Amino acid sequence: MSLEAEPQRQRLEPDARRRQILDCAIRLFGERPYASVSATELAKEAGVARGLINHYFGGKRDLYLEVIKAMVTVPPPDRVTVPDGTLTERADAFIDWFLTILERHGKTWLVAVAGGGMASDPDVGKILSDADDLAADRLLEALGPAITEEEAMALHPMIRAYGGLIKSTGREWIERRSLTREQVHTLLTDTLVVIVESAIGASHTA
Amino acid sequence: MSLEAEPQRQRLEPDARRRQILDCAIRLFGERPYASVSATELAKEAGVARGLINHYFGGKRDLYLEVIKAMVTVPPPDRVTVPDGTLTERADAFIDWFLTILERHGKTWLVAVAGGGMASDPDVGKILSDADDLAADRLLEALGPAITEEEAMALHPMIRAYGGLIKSTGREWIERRSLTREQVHTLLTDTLVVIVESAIGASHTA
DNA sequence: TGTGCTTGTTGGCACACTGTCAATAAGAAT
DNA sequence: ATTCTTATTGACAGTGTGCCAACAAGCACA
Repeated sequence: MSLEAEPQRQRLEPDARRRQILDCAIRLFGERPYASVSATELAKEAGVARGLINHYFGGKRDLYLEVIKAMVTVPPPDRVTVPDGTLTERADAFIDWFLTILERHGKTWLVAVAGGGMASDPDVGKILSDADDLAADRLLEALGPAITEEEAMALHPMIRAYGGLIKSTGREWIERRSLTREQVHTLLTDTLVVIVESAIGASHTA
Repeated sequence: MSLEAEPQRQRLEPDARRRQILDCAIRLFGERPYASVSATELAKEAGVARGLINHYFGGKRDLYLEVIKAMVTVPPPDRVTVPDGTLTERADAFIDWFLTILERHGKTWLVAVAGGGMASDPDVGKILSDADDLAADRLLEALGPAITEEEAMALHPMIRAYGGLIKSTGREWIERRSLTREQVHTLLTDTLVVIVESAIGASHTA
C-alpha cells in the first residue's frame, strides 16, 4: 500500500557501489581487528549481499588491503613547511605540521600504521613499507637543500627507521596519553636533528 | 611384525605435552602469519589430535597468545652492562649488548615485536605493551644512577617510544639489510643520549 | 598376571565463515 | 511496452574451529 515502494534492489554505478563498500569497510576495520569483522557483517552493514564484496574486491582479504592502502594515504602532500632556515628550524616546522594533521586523523592513522593487525602479512607489509618509503621521501624533501642528493640516499633507511619512532611516539601521545604534544614535539625534533647531523657528519668525514 | 609396536597413543605429562605443542606453535607461527597456520596443520605437525590444542590452550587464539608471550620474553636479564661511566658510555654499552643478542634471536624477535600480525588485537597489544614496559625499565635501569627516580618516571613513556625506534631500526638492519650494525649502533646510541639529556634538562629547569 | 581406575587422548558432530557461480531483476535503450 | 545489459542476489560446497562423549595408555592394587 506504499505510495512509492522502494525496489528491493538498488542498482548503482560500479564505482559508487565500490566506494560505498570501501567506506563501510574503513569504518568497521578502523573499529575492530580484522578477524572479528566477518564479511557477512560487513555486507549487512553496507546493506549489500555478501557476494558483492567478492565481486568487487575479490575477497575479504583484498578488501582489507584496499582499506589499509586508503588509510596510509591519508596525509596530503602539503607544502606549508618553510622552504629555508636551519636544519633545526626545518625539522621543527615539519614535525609541527605533522603533529597538527596527526591531531585530526590520529586514530585512523594509528590503526593503519599498526598494520590493522596483519603487519606480518607480506602484502600488508608491502603496503606499509611503501608508505614508509614515501613518508621518508617527504621528510627528506622537507629538510630541503640542507642535505645533498647522495646524503639523502644514505639517510633514507635511517629516516625509515625514524618513522618507527614517529609511530611509537604518536601512540604514546594519542593512544596512551602518556606524553604531551610539547614533549612529543621536542623528542621528535631533537632526535631527527641528531640523526641527520650524525649521518651527514659521518658521510663528510668518509 | 615389529618387535616393539609403539602404542598408537602416547601418554605424556600435561606439562610436557603442553610444552611440545607450544614449541611446535612457536616454530610455525614464527615462519608464517597467524591466519595461514591452521589448527589442523599445527596438530598434525605436533603429531597430536586437533582437539588436544583446545584442551590445553582453549583455542588457537589462546595458543597464539602464549606464543607471543614466549617470544617477547626471549631477552634474558643479563647484567653485563657497565655499572658506571658517563651517560654516553652506558648507552653505548647497552646498545652494543642488545645488538649482540639481537644478532642471534633477531628473526624471532622481529616476528614477535610486529605482533606476529595481530597488533590491533587488544590481548596481543596488552602483551606487547607489557613487554615494552619491561624493556623500558631494563633500559632505564641500565642507564643507572646517572638519572634519578623521578627522572626515570618522566622518561618512561619516552623510552617506551624509543623502543619503537629500536624495533624499526632493527628491522632495517636484520630484515631489509639497509643499515650496517655500526650505523644502527651509532643511530640508537645518539638518539638515546639526546632523548635522555633533553628530558633531564627539561626536568632540571622545570 | 589379571583387573579396575584415573585421565590423557582421540575422533566426530554442529556451527560459522568464505569463495564461487548461475539465476534474477533493476534500469536504460529501443 | 518490450528488450537488453549487467549490477545484484541467494544458495551451494569446502574449510576451519570449538565442543564433547567415548576410548585407551599406564599405574595401582590384589
